[in-house]
Amino acid sequence: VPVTIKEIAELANVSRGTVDRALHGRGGIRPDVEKRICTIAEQLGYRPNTAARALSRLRNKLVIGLLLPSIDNPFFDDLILGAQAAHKELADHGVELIVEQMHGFNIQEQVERIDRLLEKNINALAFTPFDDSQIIEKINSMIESGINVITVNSDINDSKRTAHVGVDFKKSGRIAAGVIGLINPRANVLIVGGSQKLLSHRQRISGFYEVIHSRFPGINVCGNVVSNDDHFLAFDVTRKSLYNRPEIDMIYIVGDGITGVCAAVREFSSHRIDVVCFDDVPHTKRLMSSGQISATICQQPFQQGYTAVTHCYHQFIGLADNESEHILMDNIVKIRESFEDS
Amino acid sequence: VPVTIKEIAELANVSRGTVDRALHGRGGIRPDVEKRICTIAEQLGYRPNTAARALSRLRNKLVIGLLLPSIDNPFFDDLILGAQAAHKELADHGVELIVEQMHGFNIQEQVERIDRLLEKNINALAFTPFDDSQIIEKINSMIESGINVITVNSDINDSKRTAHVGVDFKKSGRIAAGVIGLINPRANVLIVGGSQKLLSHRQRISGFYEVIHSRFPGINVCGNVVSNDDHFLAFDVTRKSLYNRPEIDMIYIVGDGITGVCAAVREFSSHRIDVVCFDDVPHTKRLMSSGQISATICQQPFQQGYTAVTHCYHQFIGLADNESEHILMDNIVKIRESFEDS
DNA sequence: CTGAAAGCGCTTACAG
DNA sequence: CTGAAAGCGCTTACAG
Repeated sequence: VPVTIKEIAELANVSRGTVDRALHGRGGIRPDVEKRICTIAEQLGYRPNTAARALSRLRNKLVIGLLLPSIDNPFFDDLILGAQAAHKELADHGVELIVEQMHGFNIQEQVERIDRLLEKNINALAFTPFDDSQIIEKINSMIESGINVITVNSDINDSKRTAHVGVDFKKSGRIAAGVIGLINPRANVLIVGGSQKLLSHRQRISGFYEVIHSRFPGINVCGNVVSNDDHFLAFDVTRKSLYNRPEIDMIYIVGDGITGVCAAVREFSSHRIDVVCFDDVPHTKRLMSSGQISATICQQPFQQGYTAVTHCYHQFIGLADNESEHILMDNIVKIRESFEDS
Repeated sequence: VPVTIKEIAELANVSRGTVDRALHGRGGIRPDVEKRICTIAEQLGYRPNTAARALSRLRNKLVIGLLLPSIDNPFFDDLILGAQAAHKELADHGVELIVEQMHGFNIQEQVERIDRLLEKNINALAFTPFDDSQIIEKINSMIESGINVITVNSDINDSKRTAHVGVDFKKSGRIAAGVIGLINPRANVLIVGGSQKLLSHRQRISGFYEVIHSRFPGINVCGNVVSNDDHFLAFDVTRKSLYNRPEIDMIYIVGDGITGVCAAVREFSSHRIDVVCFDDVPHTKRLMSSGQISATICQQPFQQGYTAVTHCYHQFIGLADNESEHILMDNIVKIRESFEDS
């Protein structure tokens, strides 16, 4: 039988209000009383009832801000859907969600967007931080003023953000290498990188090399170019590579530019070339179902959005299961048949 | 702003109790009043607050029985863990979970186990039904007496069970074929079937053939044997097949017996043989990390257990999102690197 | 620094 | 057939 605040209050000879104050460190309470109450609660293994708390919290809501560089980036569509799904489930529990979208990577703009969310009185921020000291400072000052901050999809070092929801990008790269090795352990691989500046892209490449070196000595990397996540540039560099190195029979695409790569393969290659890439935005799905992409490694964006919101809520109601601050989704390998109904 | 029972009561000029009775068809209410209330609720888009309902329900619990043929079958371990995780989250909402385990496939025993759960006053049953008319009758009689029944992992036709949580096994087979075709589009495949009696195993094979026929004309099925889900029998039939058909370079394992197949491959084959199978019980994981299995198609048992419990709860509180009665998990392709931390 | 009380929205005996 | 009231467990103004 679960313990309630009422029982603790009786045992400690205080009122329920006082127990609440002690348990949540709301202050304005004699230290010895606080200690006594906490001890009793601990001994009894007190776990606050989430339903009751939610109901009570209906009067002052938890407002979560979600800030994403999602404009013109369909990857985030599913992430937003996931966040909205979580919000829908938690609306009954007094949770509000404000989604703020921006375009691309501009530090100054990101700071401004955060300020805009702060004006709307958010109690928690989930966002995809750009790797810059200004952002770190911003995070820390929010934490100081009692606003919870978690990072989504990308993390940032040395800040006081309380948790990160994302994926292990190095593992993504390792799995990509495993898939490539399975398809052809003697592949001649062209690597089409995205942006050198993105940690996630660098990790996908280092994870790839780890596995290639340790497990697939027959694989030969015969080109390493960069698309800057641009489809036309990707087309161009792929075309040139295919011309210069006709032995290429496998392309590993690390970032965006997938349609460009596939177009170049269609037009300039005479033999079968396997393509392995990341994520499954609509464009990618189409290229999978036409057989132009052999496999894609997905990072469960829907789950990321869903988890970001629910985790903020769990932290808010003090229910975060002491899980590590790194909450990582699995990397999911998908092939053509994964997208087909049977 | 969400509508509450109180507002509906005021608009309908009745008490909150009456609104509750009308909305949940508890009877003992004048039909015209009931209709009036329901109309108002609909117009206002009333959605009951789950937190309040959960809190109130704390006094009379929802007891869910989970019955599985899980003894000596490690596949169900994760499913049970998932169910328990859901139960833990919902304990605060007045949900109780009773797990009843049995060994293998005996219809009479399954009926008895159900009766045992009924004696414990379950309000809902989630179970893996055996395909038999006795079971269908049992299900229907439970539904008649107001006990919700859903099927987990296997479904059963023509019964009144309200939902099925599982996976699309035909799609599993299609994906397996896709993986095999990716590894080697000219493979000489030995199919090691599990049990002919299990619909799931038959579907995995028919899905496989669909894709092989339509997409991989170069693949040659050169053997089709059955393990009866027994490791020793699997060892034996594999050994014989490898002896008779030395060209075999790919094995598709549909059911259990995986360790037997791999042992036979280790001992009796001189060349590389790729193995593709289903699920990731500990034995399978070990064979993956030693490279003896190339890929496995997983059906997310943890999610199945988790979803079974939460779905019973959602149905109980009338929140089941009108989702189809078929709640299917994705088939997840896993390779060696999927199981390694980076 | 602490207590008594109201309130979150829903459900359920208990009267009538 | 219907209403008034108590209760689920937690939080929070309001007094003192």
